[in-house]
Amino acid sequence: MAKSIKKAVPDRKSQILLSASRVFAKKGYHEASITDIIDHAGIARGTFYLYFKHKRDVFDHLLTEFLNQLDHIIKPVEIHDGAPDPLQQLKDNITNVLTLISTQPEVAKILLHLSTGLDDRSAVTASSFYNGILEMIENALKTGIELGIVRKCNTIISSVIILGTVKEVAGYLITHKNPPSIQEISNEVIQYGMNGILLAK
Amino acid sequence: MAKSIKKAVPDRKSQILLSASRVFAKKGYHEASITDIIDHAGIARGTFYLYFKHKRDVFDHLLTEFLNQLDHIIKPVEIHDGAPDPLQQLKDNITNVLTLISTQPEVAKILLHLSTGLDDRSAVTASSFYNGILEMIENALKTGIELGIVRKCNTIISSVIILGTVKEVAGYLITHKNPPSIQEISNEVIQYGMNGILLAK
Amino acid sequence: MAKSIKKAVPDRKSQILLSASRVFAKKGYHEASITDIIDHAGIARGTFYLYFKHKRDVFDHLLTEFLNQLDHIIKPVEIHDGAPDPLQQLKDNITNVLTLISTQPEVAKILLHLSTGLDDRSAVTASSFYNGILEMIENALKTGIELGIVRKCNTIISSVIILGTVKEVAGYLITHKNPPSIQEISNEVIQYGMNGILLAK
Amino acid sequence: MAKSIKKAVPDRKSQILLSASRVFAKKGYHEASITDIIDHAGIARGTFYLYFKHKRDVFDHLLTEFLNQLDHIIKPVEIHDGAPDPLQQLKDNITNVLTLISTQPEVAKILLHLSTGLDDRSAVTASSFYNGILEMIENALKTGIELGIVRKCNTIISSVIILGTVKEVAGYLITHKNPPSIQEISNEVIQYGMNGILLAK
DNA sequence: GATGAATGAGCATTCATTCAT
DNA sequence: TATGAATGAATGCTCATTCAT
Repeated sequence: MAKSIKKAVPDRKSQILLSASRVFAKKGYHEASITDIIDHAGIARGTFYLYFKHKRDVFDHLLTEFLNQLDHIIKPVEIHDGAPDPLQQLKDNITNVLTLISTQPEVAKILLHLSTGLDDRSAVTASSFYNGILEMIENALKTGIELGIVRKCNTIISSVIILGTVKEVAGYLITHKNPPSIQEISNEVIQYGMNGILLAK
Repeated sequence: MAKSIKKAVPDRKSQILLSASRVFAKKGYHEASITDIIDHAGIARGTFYLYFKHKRDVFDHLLTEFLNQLDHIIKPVEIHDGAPDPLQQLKDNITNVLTLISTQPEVAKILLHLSTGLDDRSAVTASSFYNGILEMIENALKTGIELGIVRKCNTIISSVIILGTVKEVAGYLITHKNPPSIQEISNEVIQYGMNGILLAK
Repeated sequence: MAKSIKKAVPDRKSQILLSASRVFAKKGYHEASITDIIDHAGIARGTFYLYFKHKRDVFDHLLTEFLNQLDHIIKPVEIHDGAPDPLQQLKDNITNVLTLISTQPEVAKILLHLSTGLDDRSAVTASSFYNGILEMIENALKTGIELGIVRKCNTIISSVIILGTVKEVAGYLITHKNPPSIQEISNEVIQYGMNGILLAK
Repeated sequence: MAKSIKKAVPDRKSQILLSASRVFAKKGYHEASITDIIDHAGIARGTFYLYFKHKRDVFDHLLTEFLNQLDHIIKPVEIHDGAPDPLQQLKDNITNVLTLISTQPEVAKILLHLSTGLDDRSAVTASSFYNGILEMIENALKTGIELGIVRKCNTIISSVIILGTVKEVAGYLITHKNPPSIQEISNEVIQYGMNGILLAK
């Protein structure tokens, strides 16, 4: 079983990406300097540029990689015969997303901090990602309404509410020392989605 | 009644603050340069530093001013005898917040884009504001539960959900060209809070 | 009569241009650093960029300004009735060019060092200048042949010879400590043009 | 008789020199990067430094090698009894130089582009070469004057003129697509040297 | 107060050179 | 020999901040 272990990080590129995610998560894109990143990675200045063309390049790498993972993990709710309980599918999505996020809190932080609506290339990337999610949610809601499992509602606003719910809950999960368990959080989100919180008049 | 209106903007300081809010909202804090701000305000470089010590200074000004307004507008739900319907108080809060936000979309954008969790003075300011809000919501939930008007729930997570709901909905309101009316949005948020969206058993 | 004199240099821009010409003449474009220039000018780094957009910018400024001066000083030989002796016109041109060059030896050096034929913006600028000169000379030669005052010859090659003659003589003038007088040089060039140097068999 | 030809290029060192000459001729010394050269040569980065100490090293190699060739090819005009016609010797020199130049246009370009007068080691090398040539020409002129085959003239300036003539004509030869033949050029240069071009008295 | 020329610390990026394999 | 990943000094340029007028 040889001289394997060596480092937790497999190669230089990953090493830089890891360091960059830490630094970006701590200081934000603009306040993070190349010096910060290479110091954290313990490499020379030139080495950084051996693997990435620009500062922006690492950032985009980090972002798109994470967005791709999210994309793969989020499954549109299926309703055909024999499909699992839609509620469970929903809950699975939430759990999976929160799990992925808690695995890579730094990159998640970067994504959540991205200012949608700014004149900024990365912001646009994130924005279009969120729009895609919104669309997916809205479609699910529409289908749900047709099938009678979702109450009639303004599907746009409701999608926004759901997105906000998950984003904030995710942010809470990664910025707090001892957050509730992902199970607990998912349950609560689902509960909220099923019953709201108000016990009605 | 004095020398009256003169300008839409009362004084230099406000003039700069206004310009800064526009510029920050468009480009974000880091991408916005002093040059951008003074060009927009039509003043000289030195004049800017006559009214603000740093670039950060204007930003903080903008932020705390807005946070104060929000603080004043958000009223803890009162439940004593003769108090208005709690549901209505809740709805009023939401409506008022959204209205304030839509009145000052630029500063609102700045606040919403603030990256909670960064090593950043303004971020900390915003963070503590949000924490205050969270606390307020949590207390309301607890009281509500005692009074039997709120379903038993994890009050922390639920507070986070509610905060996320309002933040995302606010973000949607100020970044879209033809958003739904504030009434409509508030209603939907309340509906969601009362019934959730899922009809499931 | 007042605090006039102050500096030999009228304004900042000229001051920078002067320093730049010295530095470029000494080290060449690439070896000259912004630091060299601002040190020579005794100004701060930022000040340089207040007056010029790029390093290249100063260089181009220097070059085109000088080329313009040359352009104005070189007069096509006129042959109509009542025009001065063509030979004298020719001599005047040479004298004027050499005089201008000796007045601004640094910029002249820059121009003469420019590598015509390189993939380089400034080189192209200089190249097209020289081509213009070549054309002018060739036209003069053709007219001269028609009028019988120039011996039949390959006008292209002869133009190149004349250009080379003046360039080399100019280079000699500015790189030597105690060069012959401009008068002497011009005379010799004219003599060479009239009789060559060989006394033929 | 051995393993013979193999490649057009005999060994690694020549291979690098060839590539370097191409690259330097196209981009100039400073704009040419080691990367350009090794890419062109199809070798690894480290290999380059196996054969040359510095970037400058290749350049100097190229330069001195070419200067040596020129040195060997240019023969001082001999005037002793039984020596060939001096005019023919002169013409042979010019023809030979132009031929050598047209054989190795890249290196020739490099030499011609060298900025005599710069704080630059190669420039100094070239400069001293040109000075040697100038001296040789001047001596020839002096002897010629003594022998009555050269008109009395300022031998320094005339040498400079002759050098400029050949340099410019050489530059023309290698930078133009369809230049006149070397014969034609040589003839014209000689004609110019014998008669000038002006017919006037 | 108001101005805008001047400042210089700070940053991203390049590239010749080295060296372990 | 040959390789190419790694290095880090050097450079051009930006921009928040100052200050003499």
